[in-house]
Amino acid sequence: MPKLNRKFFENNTLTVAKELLGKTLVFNNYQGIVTETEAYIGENDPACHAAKGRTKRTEVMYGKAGFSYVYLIYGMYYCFNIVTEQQDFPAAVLIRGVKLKSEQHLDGPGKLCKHLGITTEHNKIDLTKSIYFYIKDNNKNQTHNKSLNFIQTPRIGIKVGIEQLWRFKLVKP
DNA sequence: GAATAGATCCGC
DNA sequence: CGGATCTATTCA
Repeated sequence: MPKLNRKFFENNTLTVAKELLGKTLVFNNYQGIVTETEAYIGENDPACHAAKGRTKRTEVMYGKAGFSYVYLIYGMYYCFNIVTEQQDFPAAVLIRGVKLKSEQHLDGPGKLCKHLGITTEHNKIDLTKSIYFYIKDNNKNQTHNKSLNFIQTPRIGIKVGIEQLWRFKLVKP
């Protein structure tokens, strides 16, 4: 069950978002299967935080792939993303849903972060180096998503860029 | 400085 | 459908 490396995240963001489905997120003592993701890609994506260019907040997305991007939304919820693509290209995958070992399903980015305890303290962490915060391959799903069923829909909670089907969600076979 | 919109969630 | 609650960004 190898930890996902930089190369995995340096890929095309849509590919990474799809392939993250079924992978295992490790955060401290928690382990959970990723069930839902969304892609935010580049300055031409109006829903991406980097659409307005490089700022203090978005500079993580311009950095190396495999780093965490955590921010506070609506004054009360954190959202956890993983930076993708090459250096200087701003893109990330939002983790929207995780199923824990306890069969508990954390459905929604805010809920997920609240339950696991992810905050801006965990912003800009290298997930390929951290020993407590990373993604690993599942034994069962070594060969991509061949056996995994997922649907594509518009992204949730945004007013622009809704024409793109950049949300990926696992469904029961 | 002040105003406002925002990748959410919960309860009514 | 509105309120909670705070910050990054925009506007004056």
